[in-house]
Amino acid sequence: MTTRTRRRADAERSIARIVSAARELLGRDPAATIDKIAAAAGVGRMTLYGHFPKRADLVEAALADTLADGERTLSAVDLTGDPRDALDRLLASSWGLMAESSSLLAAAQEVLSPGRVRELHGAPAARLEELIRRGQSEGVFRTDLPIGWLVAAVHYLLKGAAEEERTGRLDVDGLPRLVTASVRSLLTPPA
Amino acid sequence: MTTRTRRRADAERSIARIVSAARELLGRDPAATIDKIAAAAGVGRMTLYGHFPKRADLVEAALADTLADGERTLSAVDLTGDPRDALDRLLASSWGLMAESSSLLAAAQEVLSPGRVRELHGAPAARLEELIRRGQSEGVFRTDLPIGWLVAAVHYLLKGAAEEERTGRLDVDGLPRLVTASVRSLLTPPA
DNA sequence: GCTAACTCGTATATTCCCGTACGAGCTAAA
DNA sequence: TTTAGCTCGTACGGGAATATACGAGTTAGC
Repeated sequence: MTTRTRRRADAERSIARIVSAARELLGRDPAATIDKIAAAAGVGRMTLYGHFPKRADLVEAALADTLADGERTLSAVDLTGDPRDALDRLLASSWGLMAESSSLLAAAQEVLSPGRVRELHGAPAARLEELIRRGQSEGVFRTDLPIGWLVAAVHYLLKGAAEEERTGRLDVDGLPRLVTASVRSLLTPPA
Repeated sequence: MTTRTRRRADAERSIARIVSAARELLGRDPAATIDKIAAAAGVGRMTLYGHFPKRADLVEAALADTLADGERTLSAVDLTGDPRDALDRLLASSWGLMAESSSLLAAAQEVLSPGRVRELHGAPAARLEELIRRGQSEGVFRTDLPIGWLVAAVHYLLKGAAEEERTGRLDVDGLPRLVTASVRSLLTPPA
């Protein structure tokens, strides 16, 4: 029941290219126009409208596609063993995703209902929170700050680093290393 | 030579009210319209255009005014003594400013040249960097990460916390305390 | 009280974008 | 080869926002 009426192969290809272009452009500029996205996808504007009647439909599709990719990537990360090492691995894998999804998320928040965004975006945060919880119970992560704040703080550090890279403000070689080192400090119990 | 032709008192008052309203609205929504700003300031739209011909002029004036206020506040902070305590004081004072300027900064970045934004925004970052440097030389702050990254990381943590408060996502009592604790961890030399 | 400065409404031009309508031409799939 | 699905151009309408033009009324400051 996935396709009501069967879809032709060329339509599938068009949709894939449109979504890909939308991810790319919306990832850089939340206000990217339908025009530009269609042009970047190499299809006419009307073709795009044929598949995504409203702008919100396209934004949602792009976000869902990105997050599905993210889920696939993150679910492959080995979260067993020392929570600190597991966190490093998780952050390393999150790195590439964050660079794209931060701006895309902003686009989504302008167009989609808050509930819908939360629903789509909840999984990654939950995974991180779960890991932090385990680290806390094993005594290697701090417990003196609320878990919600810790998750948010990690998120903002990651997002900030992604922004630094995107704008090229920081001429730094190993930005991922800085993030992992910083997050580790952030989560380590204070002396 | 500040005023080419002398300005009347009522004009000064109008300008002050407009800038104040612009700071308020742009601080909440980077896309606030001229209309709404004029309405919030209690002046006609045409009066506003009389003083700020282009939208960019108004945004720049609002940003400059906010940062001037910030400079005044931050320059009053006692940065002597233990760098860690000085940092706490600096963050506490930065807290209120950041909540406003984060969204306003976003508005500015859409309208003003990157160089202009940087120029207006450089002072607070420099003050923080100076303090971190002193802490490093006294051995209480870490030196294993580049100073530029540390400054940026503090900035993003602060900004993130401000955003959490604005959206009310985190039902947390003492957000400032969380920020200072987190930043302290971030800057403490790792064991 | 005179004058320049200021306020501010209405109207209008412009620009940009979304979304719809119509229709001609192409192509995959049976 | 037929046909349903797909592509895509052009054109149009609507909305929102910026910015300009004109002009009448009001007020501060000398």
